[in-house]
Amino acid sequence: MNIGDVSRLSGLPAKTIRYYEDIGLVAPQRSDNGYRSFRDSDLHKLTFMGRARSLGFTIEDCRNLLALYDDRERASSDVKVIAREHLGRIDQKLKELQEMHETLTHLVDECAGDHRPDCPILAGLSAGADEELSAVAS
Amino acid sequence: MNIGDVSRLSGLPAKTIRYYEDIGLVAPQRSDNGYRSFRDSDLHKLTFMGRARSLGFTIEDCRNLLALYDDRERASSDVKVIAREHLGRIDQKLKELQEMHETLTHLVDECAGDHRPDCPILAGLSAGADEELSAVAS
DNA sequence: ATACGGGTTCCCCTTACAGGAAGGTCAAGG
DNA sequence: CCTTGACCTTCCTGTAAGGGGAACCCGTAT
Repeated sequence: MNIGDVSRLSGLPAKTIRYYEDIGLVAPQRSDNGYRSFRDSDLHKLTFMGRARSLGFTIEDCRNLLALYDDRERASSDVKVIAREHLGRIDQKLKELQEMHETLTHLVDECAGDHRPDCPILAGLSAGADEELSAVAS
Repeated sequence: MNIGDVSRLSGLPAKTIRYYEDIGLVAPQRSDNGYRSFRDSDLHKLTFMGRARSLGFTIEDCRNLLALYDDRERASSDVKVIAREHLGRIDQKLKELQEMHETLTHLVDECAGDHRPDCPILAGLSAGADEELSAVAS
């Protein structure tokens, strides 16, 4: 298979696939004309990468997962550790986003959004600066 | 105020403040010794930046918000538009993260996490590759 | 002969800073 | 007077994960 084929089958852009070769995640053969020649196992890895990346695993996570994937002797607990760590990061990010969402929703709801210049959003964003200054001055 | 003072008061690292000057978000004076000399209005802007960034606004969003902040004539609707666009992006990101969370939770729950090599997580991540290959072959 | 649809390498661009080197400044202490 | 240490300065490099595009081969169909 040429890069276009694996690109279509894996759903990854060709650029991404070349990049993954660059950083040593896949090592396709080369044809006589210099084209990359991918085997089924390469396609497997790339598809795996696509899924793991879409779940938000970093490249380094993926590298570790791929190594475990290749290792028929590894314990499933090794994989579970990586996955749970990642789940923890997702939880954290979710919490942050939910807070942002809440705060911003409040601000937006309070803003009239008309032609007048009064805007609780800007007021909310700038709140605190004066207090901090006077606290230092006192 | 020197950079260390505004850093402490705004909560932003000095590096970040210098960066914000680089890209034209603040324009502090200079003392005779070459040190940056910040006025209260600079501190206000930087504090504003800190809050807006912590809510996930991009630098470009912040640049626009700062311009609106400085413009006593702007309509609050201008601000509301930016905020609502950002809220939409947050919603989107939340949805994605929740999906990731769900999928990964399923996979982790199904994994025994013991010494045996069978791992539903890896199986789940690699699912699909074979089907796609055979679909092409047929 | 040429057009076109692959493929290749190479280099710069992105976001929003962080880290660190090399060196100037300022106030306090010996 | 010298040093020490905390600040400050600029400049350069690096990050994650590729994207965009130039300049150039390859193979086939017209």
